[in-house]
Amino acid sequence: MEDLFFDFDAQDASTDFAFWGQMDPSFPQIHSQLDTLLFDCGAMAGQLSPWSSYGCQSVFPEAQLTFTDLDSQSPQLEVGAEVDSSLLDEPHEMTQQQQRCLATHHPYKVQRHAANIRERKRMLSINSAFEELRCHVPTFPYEKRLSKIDTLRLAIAYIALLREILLSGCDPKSYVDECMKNGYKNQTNAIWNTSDLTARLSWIKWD
DNA sequence: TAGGCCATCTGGTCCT
DNA sequence: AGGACCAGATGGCCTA
Repeated sequence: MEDLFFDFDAQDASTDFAFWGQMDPSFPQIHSQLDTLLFDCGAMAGQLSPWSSYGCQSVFPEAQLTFTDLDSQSPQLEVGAEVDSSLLDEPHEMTQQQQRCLATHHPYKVQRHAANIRERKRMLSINSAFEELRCHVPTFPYEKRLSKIDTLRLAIAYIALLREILLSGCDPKSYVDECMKNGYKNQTNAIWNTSDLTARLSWIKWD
């Protein structure tokens, strides 16, 4: 029974089989950029970007604005409307006049902006989950980064195939070989047809 | 240049 | 009431 299991995570670095989380050289940079963008409030001391919480100069160098600059910027913005609510927790970062302006004149906008930040954080957590999922679905070494929808569809097909292998009781490698030769019997997913999947699995060095 | 993908903003709805 | 979740709108970036 034990030999029914094949652990993709156990593939060593020498394998041609690759997972995106392991092969995408830009991922750590992107991730750290996002971290910086969302959480490095210290970088915004006295300055605000049009996207408020985006205080990272390296990403939006042109977007560094003073508080009062916001008044004359994007038509969507009114003064104080895009101020990171976290700043309200740090009175030393803003003048009392600025705080009053926020709290008194635009309570809705402050609330709305706080909601925007929460939403961005929520989307970030979803995206990090997608990155994690990308690490666990089979991809070709030369394949470009999977989109979210493709990641989901491939994961579904992958799970279905693994389930079939388990239920079949066959040796995983021979099962995949059989699928390559004769096509996968359970074509449950028309979009990620599982011959794509088995082709990916065939990249695994089994021995 | 069109289409795909993505991040962000936004308002609505649901839940605690 | 406030936060989480969701879906629509929008605009930017990239690629064929």
